[in-house]
Amino acid sequence: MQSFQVLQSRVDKKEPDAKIAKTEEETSDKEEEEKSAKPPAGSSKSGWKNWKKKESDGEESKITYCHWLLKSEPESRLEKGVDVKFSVDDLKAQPNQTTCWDGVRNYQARNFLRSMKLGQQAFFYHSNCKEPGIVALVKIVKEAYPDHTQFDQKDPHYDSTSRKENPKWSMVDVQFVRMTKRFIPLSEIKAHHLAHKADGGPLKDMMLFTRQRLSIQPLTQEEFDFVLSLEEEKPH
DNA sequence: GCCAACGTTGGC
DNA sequence: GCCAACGTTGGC
Repeated sequence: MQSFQVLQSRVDKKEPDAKIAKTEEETSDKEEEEKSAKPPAGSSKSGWKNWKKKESDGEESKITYCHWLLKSEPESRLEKGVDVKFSVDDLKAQPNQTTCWDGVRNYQARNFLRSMKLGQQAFFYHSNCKEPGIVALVKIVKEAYPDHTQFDQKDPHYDSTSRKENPKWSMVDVQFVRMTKRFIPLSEIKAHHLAHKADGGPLKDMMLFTRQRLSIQPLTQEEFDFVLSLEEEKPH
């Protein structure tokens, strides 16, 4: 693990989340399950509520997602002196085309990471770059375990408040599956999202737009299928 | 490089 | 617990 470490601190894989974060943090120890399954009662402002709401109304807290979107920055950018670039080509160059998805420092994103199951598929998304969009499919090959970079002082995502006995941050391992048949640009997905907001189509609530800054996002089956179907179409 | 969106922090 | 100031994400 250590070995590909530096290479892979992709930028995107980290972001601290807001309210939720705080609430969860405070809840601290045995909340593991709960965090991923449901928001704490008091977490009013940020994502959880909305997230849950739109998914279903009855048992929203039980929703289980099967597909994901993972953001990664394909262009060089220094963070605390470390280049956080990690493109799909970098992924393909890893041993077994597999990497650990370290550096996530946002509670909501972390909770999604923790709910990922072996074999589930995710879109590999290039963010903060010239052409943002989906470039590949990857799959989860190891479920959540402690992110060692939180204990590494030299890592840009070092967290001095996390203890080894009770690590705050988790990561999963993901493996390259295939490139999408064509690059699916954000602009195109967004155009569908806007159209679907008007006509009730499958992308109307897509988190890429409703939770803009979240680096690890779940997709409903309908969202995943629709986006994947775009690879068969002519680019606009 | 700009800046909108939105998360984080800290004073009170 | 509110909110102003600040920091970060990430599209454009």
